[in-house]
Amino acid sequence: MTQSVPDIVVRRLPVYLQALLHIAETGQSTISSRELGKRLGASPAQIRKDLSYFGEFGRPGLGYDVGYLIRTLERILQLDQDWQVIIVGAGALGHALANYPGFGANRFHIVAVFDNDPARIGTTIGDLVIRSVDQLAQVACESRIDIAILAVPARAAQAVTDQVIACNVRAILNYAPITLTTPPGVHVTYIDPIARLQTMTYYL
Amino acid sequence: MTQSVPDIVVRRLPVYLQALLHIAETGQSTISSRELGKRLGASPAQIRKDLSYFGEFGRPGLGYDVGYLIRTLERILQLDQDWQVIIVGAGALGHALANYPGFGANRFHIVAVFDNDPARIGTTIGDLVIRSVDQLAQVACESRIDIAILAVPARAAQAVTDQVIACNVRAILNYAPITLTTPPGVHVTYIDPIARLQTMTYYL
DNA sequence: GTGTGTGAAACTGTTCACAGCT
DNA sequence: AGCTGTGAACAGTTTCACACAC
Repeated sequence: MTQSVPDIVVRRLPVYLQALLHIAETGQSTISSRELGKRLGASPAQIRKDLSYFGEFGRPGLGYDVGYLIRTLERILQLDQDWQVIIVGAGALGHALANYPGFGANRFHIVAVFDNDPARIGTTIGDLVIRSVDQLAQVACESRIDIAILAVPARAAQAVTDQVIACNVRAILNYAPITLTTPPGVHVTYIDPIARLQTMTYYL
Repeated sequence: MTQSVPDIVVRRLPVYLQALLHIAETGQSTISSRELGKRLGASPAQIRKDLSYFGEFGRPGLGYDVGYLIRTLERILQLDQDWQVIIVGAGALGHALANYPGFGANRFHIVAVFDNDPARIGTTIGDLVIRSVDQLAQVACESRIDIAILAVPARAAQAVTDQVIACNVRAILNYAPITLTTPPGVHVTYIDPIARLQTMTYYL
């Protein structure tokens, strides 16, 4: 049953979940691996195999119950609990992220935003007051922060990383175009549109 | 030599390039696969193998010439030419993208921004006037557009995709949290921070 | 009939280890 | 000595194909 799930499988589960939520909105209550795969551009076998790492959730002859599979995926991914998130960097990207309703809709709560620009410190984004990065250690260490989102320039990213790790943050979503050095046990995910475009140009 | 390069190798090349540009700034003129790998958290063998798909660029006993490798990677990825990019969706994310200097710094030129909100149409972002999506077909089909960046809500993403594909756009960077259906030959890359966070929570 | 779950097979990607070059 | 380039070995991932369940 559950034994060393490949990371690539875990990365696909949120995509399955997203599609299932759309399907649930249409009122469809059951879906086969073939139908879900067609929608996602994946093979039916891959979907069945991926899910089989976690248990048996389907009904032969019928497929998967959409609602049950949604709840199951949410439980597997630990999305049935709240997560505390901070954003470091309140430029255009930091603002867009802080205003993005998708986080709150998925139980990711932005609890603080930091910047080092005196002109921005003290201003607000919605309910949030932008704080000085000098306060990062105090604020973040005192409350349990699960995830840090880095929306700072590349030159500042490693220093911020070291600070949030010192505050026991073990997951970082990094928008700065630089590879971070982190100790084992810290999960870093990179989002870099330039790198993505540079991959696509290879094929054009 | 060059024969069916794995996609995953192509995805790593921009990361190598990014690191090499930082290294070049420090004045270092030569780097070994071991040193580059350490910086990126990759094995030396992987870097040598990846590069070997495209030719022989290193000097045994010395390593790689930083400047030469930069120019080589830029040529491989076709980054030695300009690319025309449009942004569809001028909300907070669309604004942040349109203002991001990283595109222009890498020869990706934002040539038009579209939205369907009358309150936004006609307003400007820097030099760019936000146009109606109704004009997308005219504007985009008349000039050669290489890449479309989608910063629209999920419910609008497929319709926009169909439109830009009709205008011969063959590369799409999609920020909407939905899997797009596209004909063969169209390259779609997804950026979805929620999906990334949902993967990290699995491990926390 | 349809459709899941899964071992086996096929395929893809990574690491090893060493010949050969500087 | 140090380091690349690469076939071979190894590890990981996907697909196949079929027993079994509805």
